[in-house]
Amino acid sequence: MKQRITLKKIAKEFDVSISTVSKALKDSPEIGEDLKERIKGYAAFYNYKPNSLALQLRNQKTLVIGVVVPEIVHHFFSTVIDGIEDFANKKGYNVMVCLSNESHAKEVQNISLLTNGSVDGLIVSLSRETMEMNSYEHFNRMLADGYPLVLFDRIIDSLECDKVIIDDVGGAYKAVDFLLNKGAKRIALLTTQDYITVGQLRKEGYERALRHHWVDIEDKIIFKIDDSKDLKEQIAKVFEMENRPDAILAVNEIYAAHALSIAHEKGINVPEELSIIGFTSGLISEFTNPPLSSVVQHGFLIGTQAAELLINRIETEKKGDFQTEVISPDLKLRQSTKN
Amino acid sequence: MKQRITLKKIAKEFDVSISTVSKALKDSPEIGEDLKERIKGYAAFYNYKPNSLALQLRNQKTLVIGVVVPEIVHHFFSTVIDGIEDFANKKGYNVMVCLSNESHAKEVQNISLLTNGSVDGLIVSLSRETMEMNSYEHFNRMLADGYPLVLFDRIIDSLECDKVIIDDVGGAYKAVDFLLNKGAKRIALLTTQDYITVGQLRKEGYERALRHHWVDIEDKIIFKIDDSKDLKEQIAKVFEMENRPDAILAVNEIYAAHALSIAHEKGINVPEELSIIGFTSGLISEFTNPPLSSVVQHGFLIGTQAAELLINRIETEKKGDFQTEVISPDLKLRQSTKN
DNA sequence: CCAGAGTACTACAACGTTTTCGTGTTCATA
DNA sequence: TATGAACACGAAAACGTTGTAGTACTCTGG
Repeated sequence: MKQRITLKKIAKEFDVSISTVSKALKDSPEIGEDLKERIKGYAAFYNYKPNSLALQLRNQKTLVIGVVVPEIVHHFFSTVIDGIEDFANKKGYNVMVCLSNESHAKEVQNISLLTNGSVDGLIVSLSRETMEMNSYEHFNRMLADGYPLVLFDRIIDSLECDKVIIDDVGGAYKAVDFLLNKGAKRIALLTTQDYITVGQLRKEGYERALRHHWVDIEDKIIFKIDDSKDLKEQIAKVFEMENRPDAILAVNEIYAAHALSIAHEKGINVPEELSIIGFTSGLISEFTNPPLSSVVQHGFLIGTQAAELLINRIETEKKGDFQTEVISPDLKLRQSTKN
Repeated sequence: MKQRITLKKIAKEFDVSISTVSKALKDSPEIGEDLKERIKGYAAFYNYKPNSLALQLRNQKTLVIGVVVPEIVHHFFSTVIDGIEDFANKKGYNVMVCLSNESHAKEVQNISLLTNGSVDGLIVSLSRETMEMNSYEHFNRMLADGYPLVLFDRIIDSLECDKVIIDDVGGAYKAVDFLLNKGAKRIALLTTQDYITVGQLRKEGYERALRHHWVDIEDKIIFKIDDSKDLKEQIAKVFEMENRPDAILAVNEIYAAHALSIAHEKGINVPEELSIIGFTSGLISEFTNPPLSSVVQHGFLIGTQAAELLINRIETEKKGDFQTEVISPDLKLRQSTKN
């Protein structure tokens, strides 16, 4: 790296002190008009910019917020990041993105790295492994260090920090309620393994809606998909049972799309013989045939809310009195349901 | 922010000098064994971590690489970022992501912000507006400042820096060549406006393949889609012409998916009556019905290559002799073509 | 003619770290 | 009893910036 121009160099050039240059560039009245103009001209010519690191060190703030997410090649997470970036930028902050790749070790490392002074606060969605292991020491450490933290989507209740979550229970409830109202009798649920909270919550909403309609909850039509195994094979089981369900709620878009594609292969008509609703996180639902009705999650909003909560904490330095923002998902009806 | 623990505070605690503490923590032989142990214990207890900013300032390097992309909610770009992050992390670097949102002003601002000392180098894909305006002063400035730059995908040839591009010409050629070999007679092209280089290059490959097969190039079946207007309406024109094309090459997944969905609405059989190939950037192609054959772009690889080129520049401080890595896309055959 | 006020600048500390170059002991050796 | 290692630690500069607290001047008014 070619040495960038600094106050010191400008000072030497004009044979004045560093403070003089600093003040001249800030248009301080303490400095003579002509000297000021000459210094400014010189600085502009050499494209002088105050070194950000020096400022960060001096001001004890970086105007950077760290984001740690399980993955980025994922419509939901990238949408959230988009929202974070948008709000942060408007407030003069930059965003540093780190990926845990669903690994606990990587998450710990990322958080440790970011809380070494390079960010003012963190926005995190937990990795799968972390939730599986139930191991949150790294968060306690950063909180003890005084770093503000905002958790979103995949959160852990016991942590004392602001949170932004989707009303997953409500979203699933809405979907199931809708299906039942449209005449569905037997609704299968494609959900995740137990340790994924969002899966649990959506299951909760599913069950709540069933109870509300006095429909029995049947464990055998609740499928807990294991993401590490073959998805299609597991989902196909829904279609192989006697007394096949007439509707499916899938806790994500991929499961829903697979279900749709299997239905298609088996010549089952959607939505006439089978209704499908997924939780949307991407573009897939729009382009399947028929397009999938789904519960939309407002990722961008989640991002802006998380950023707002974090930046508030950073700027007010307020401790305690933590909030949990709940974003309500909406039902987007397309053609995989009888509307 | 609660004041974090620093060398100075530890020094005061043990009534020794700052240097002593620093050396003790680095296990220097200069320091007595027992003092070393006591200092280390104290530091560990208080979760001491060297302040990154101070180190960055002292060492004149940040171990951060800046990434500026037009958008992040986009499978291709997020995949590239994933690749960048992966490689960078292995080399001990962190990644700062900024979005231009296709705006020239935002791109200029981002680059100016990042080149104030907070990163060691930049990886950029140009915003649409920048390409439209042909305005690259901001890059000249950062290059003059000595910042290494790697451009990917949406590049500009005249800039003196490393580049990573997809062989778009080759990809389009492969696709068209394949279609022609499978018996297609009249292949429409759904491409972008002229100022998008990738659109131009893919068109070039399209035309080259046609010429190679002695097929006439017809301007009226080359559709330059305007992303700011209604896509479906524009794409529907392909189906409204007399002597409808029997194959379509779309320069991205969305155009292809729209074409497929319109074909479906019109009762046109894919692939029997119409073959479609898109350039893939996402998951859509997998879940359409039928799944779309497409030219896959290896975004992850592009990311790792870009990161590798950049980190090499950073660490060797070599100027000049710039490389352009060309990544060859592959044809992924699914069911929208006669295979 | 001198106090006081302005003018135009400089010195220095501070942010947190590393590293080079001391410096003052102690201890063994000639 | 000097000499000089060996040991254990400290002082200070450097990275680049800002802001406070000076410090020389000059000018003005009584």
